[in-house]
Amino acid sequence: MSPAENATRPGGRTARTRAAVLAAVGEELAEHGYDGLTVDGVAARSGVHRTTVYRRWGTVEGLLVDLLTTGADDSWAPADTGSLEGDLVSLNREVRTALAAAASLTVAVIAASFRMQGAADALSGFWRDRYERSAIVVTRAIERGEVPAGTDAERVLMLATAPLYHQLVLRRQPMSAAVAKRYAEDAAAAARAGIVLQR
Amino acid sequence: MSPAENATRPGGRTARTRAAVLAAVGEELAEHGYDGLTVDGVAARSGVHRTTVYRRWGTVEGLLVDLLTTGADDSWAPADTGSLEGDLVSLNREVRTALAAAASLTVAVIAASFRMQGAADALSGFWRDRYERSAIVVTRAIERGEVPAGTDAERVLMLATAPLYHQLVLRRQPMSAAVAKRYAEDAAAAARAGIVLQR
DNA sequence: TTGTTAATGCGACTGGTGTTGCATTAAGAT
DNA sequence: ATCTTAATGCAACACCAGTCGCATTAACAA
Repeated sequence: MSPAENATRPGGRTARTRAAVLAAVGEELAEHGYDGLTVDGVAARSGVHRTTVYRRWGTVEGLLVDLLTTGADDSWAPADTGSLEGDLVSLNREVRTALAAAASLTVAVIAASFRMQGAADALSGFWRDRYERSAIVVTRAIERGEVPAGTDAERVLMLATAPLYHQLVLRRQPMSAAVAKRYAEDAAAAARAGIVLQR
Repeated sequence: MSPAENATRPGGRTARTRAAVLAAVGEELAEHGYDGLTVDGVAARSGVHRTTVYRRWGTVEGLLVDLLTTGADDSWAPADTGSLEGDLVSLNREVRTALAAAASLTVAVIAASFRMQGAADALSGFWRDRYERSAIVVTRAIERGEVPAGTDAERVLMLATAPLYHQLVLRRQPMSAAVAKRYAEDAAAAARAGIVLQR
């Protein structure tokens, strides 16, 4: 980022309060979970005044959105293991780790997205970016001749990852790493069998 | 149900109140969506006093849970079309219809489940029941020799339906009936190819 | 019909979230 | 060093959601 950013006065104090507040959000989230996350709690822990938090972030959801966009890793890319199956297994391992954590930031933002449009948009953008970047694992598999040309990347990724979201986030049931891996293997096998073709 | 139910005094007034309130919930939900659903709004529309609603249902989530469990169809069973693919396509059509509706009760309960344990439990139970009943479509396919013995019913159902939940509920992106159908076809094809075996 | 009491109606109250006007502090320019 | 003003601190306030005690209504039993 450029040192000027785009804020009107991004100097030391503003940056400090912002850092203190966002850090407090992470700590409160880990300690009390999403349900126990309140603006007052964050303000008290950060040492910043209630009013300041309300003025700059508005709501709990605003805090989460800021944390999500700030924490987004611009350099993220799916692992390149040399095979589609390996890549998908690696991807599912990452997704499972993010979702199965006791106080998952991802799950917290998902919960927030049902209440606040801003959180929904941030999450939607996050996923769009991730799935676009992930499409390369299918492209590489096509180039290697591992799967047929015309294999639908989006559908392959969906078959691999969607069960994790459904079971861990919506159904709230545990899923072992082995089962998560198996969904990745299923998606890879289906792609290799020429089942997941575009039309 | 037996006429006695299990309430202490289930007579005319109680039943009327309950019916009026639950009807109001449905109407408010259709009119204002989940975000605009408030206890006061429901009470005003139903003509029942605020306090009564609070006493009997506690919160908005309690109202939704009651509506969900009341509306649950005990006789539900997956369609028997004669083929695994047909059965899964039919299933996905049902799921998509339930999720894509403008003011979907299912989506409302999902949203509520992130706030209230009772809603989460009700939803969890609802899904467990549905997936257990749905497993028969794989059993039938095995009996017909359409798919190998040892095909994992749960995984087949997950591959077919999870993408719908992920895209429609979490990513909040539209999904055409054609795409929903394709995921059902993918799952059926993968099962036929012997990819989705238990281990 | 009469009596009992669960269920409901009613109003006042509490607690917590979010807002507003003004004073104070400190970042950045000169 | 001094000035300007954005950012923050502070206290008082408004506003809902949710609760509580008590009065009233009506379901069920006798």
